[in-house]
Amino acid sequence: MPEQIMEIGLNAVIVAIVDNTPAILQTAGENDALPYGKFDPGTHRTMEEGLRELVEAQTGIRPGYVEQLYTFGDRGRMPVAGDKSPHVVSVGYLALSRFNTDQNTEIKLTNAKLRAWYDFFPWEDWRKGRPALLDETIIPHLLEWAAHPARVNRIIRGLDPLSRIRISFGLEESSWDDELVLERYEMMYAAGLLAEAVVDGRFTQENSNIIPSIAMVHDHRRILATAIARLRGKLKYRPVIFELMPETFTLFDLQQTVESIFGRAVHKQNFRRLVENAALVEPTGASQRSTGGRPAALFRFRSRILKERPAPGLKIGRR
Amino acid sequence: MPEQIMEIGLNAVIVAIVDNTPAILQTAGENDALPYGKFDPGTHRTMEEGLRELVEAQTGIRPGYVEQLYTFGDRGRMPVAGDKSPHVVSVGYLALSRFNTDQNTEIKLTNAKLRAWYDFFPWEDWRKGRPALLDETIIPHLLEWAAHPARVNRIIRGLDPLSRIRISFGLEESSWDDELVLERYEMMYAAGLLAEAVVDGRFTQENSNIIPSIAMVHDHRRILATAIARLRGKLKYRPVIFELMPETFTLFDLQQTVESIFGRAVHKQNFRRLVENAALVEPTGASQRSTGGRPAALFRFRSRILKERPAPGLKIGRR
DNA sequence: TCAAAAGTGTTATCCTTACACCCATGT
DNA sequence: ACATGGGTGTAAGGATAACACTTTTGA
Repeated sequence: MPEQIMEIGLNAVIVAIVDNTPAILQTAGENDALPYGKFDPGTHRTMEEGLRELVEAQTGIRPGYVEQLYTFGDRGRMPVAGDKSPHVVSVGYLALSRFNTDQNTEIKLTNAKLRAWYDFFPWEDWRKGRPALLDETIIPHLLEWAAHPARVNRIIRGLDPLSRIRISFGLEESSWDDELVLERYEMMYAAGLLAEAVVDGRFTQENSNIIPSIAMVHDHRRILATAIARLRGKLKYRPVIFELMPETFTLFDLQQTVESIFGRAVHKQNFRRLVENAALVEPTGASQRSTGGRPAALFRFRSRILKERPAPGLKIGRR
Repeated sequence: MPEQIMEIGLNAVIVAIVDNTPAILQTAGENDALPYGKFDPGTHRTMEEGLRELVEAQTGIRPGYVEQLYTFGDRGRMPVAGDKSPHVVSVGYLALSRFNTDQNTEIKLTNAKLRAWYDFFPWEDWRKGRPALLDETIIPHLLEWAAHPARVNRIIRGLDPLSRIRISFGLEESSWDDELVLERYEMMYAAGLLAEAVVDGRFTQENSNIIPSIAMVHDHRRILATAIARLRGKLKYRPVIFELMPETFTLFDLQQTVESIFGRAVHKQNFRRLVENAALVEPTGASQRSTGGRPAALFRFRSRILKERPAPGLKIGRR
């Protein structure tokens, strides 16, 4: 049997903060897709280099921080056309871009568009309280699905579906863990609550209960879920948040950016203290006359912290 | 220009505890290498499936826990023969294997050998105190290297070499961070303290100062460093330690396994308490008449914890 | 009897969490 | 005046870290 042709793809989740909500850059066009390109070791010395170039070519954006996420290689992740199509193993990357500059820089989006990431994951945004979607549709459907063992056939290793649902959606003791984005996505996919499950042929229009949210091509929404989870985790021990901030900012700006990523409110007074005595920021001396309120002191990232401590993160508490 | 042929490789870091020290499985033979195989999407539905089969075929071991680490794709990571050799992008995996069974099962190592992981990283084992190697050779050589800016040419993004050394080797305020295994490896590689740097042609025998330790082929030791770092990090929020333990064990056994992975001693009394009131284990009722000492109660992993909490880890303290 | 490991109890300290309250500005 | 966000103080609670001490076995 002849071997299949292999191809290494690169996928980029490029995050920027727009209007106090995280957004991703997408290639312009009909369907929602992540910027994608082939990795050619002839042109690029490293995959990260290839990724950076691809992002700039496709979106006009030069990302600052770039990090490899995961490599997606399952057969059938791109179920197209004839069998002769090459098998694509895709390496997902997370890239952070400073977008919310004060300088009113018109972003030249060569060939890209922006989309708020909670359009794809409305159940992940708890900033205005627990999303009604959860109790109205998602959780009932999940429980109904888990109650029919016949449908639950794909889960081999690990926990039973009901326990998974309980853990990932925080059913008891109200413990919603903001890092379990991927687990929640996968449960919903398995239960046929996402349009991708219909496209993939795992469900039909009839026996699925699609939750309103934007789907993406192939497994791109899965890659996005991985990116959100990784970013939420990373912020707790690395100061990558500043890759998304302008040069100077108020503590409230910073708080709102953090809240937008975690998708939940944090305690104002304690947040300020935690940030300040973590020595992550320093005052610039200037202050900003804000919209309705006392002027706020402006701060900048104290980048020297990187030379001082190995894991300076944002210890954010609840509420 | 014709495109290069691509190939997806799978590399496995298979960890088992042997004689209270973590060891990895290697393919038998002259040089030290990780089990390696090609990923063929025709045969295997997922990469993890391919990895599991490859591990079993090459070592006779069926790993329990398997996790993807990182994908290594830099050009020149396998600098061999003519230019027509295919470019290999390699996906590294971490696999944990229950090896230290009481049942005296003779492990049939089909085609593999075992090697303690601190043979490759002697400076990472602090169980008997701070390794003399560090102050005698490693740190002096690193500082000497960093003092010559002419040699320091490859680091583009990020911190200056001296700060990197200070952070990753915990020079001031005695803060050795046990998770920075990869950072330390990379600093030593960059400074020409590892045999790999000579093989790769970055240094000659003369201007290098090789630190005694076992080298591996290609970038395999780098993959191993990634695995150690990941495992040390993971243990803090996931109970994967039990994938390395026999069915029942004493708390001291558990402590020694934890210590062997972190490469440092932990505080005995507090460790017991932390483990017990994290509800990670339950007594079996039986006890073990130990070697010279009071018999210890035997425990087993309370696997129900997985159904109860999202991130049950080992909160181990210092010392 | 002594060494070695098991196991318990207690306290000081730090960090998180929560609550209360005052300050400065625009409308 | 009052709404809005900026900013400070402090006390309760919980978790960690450190220390002291008793118990049970084998040699």
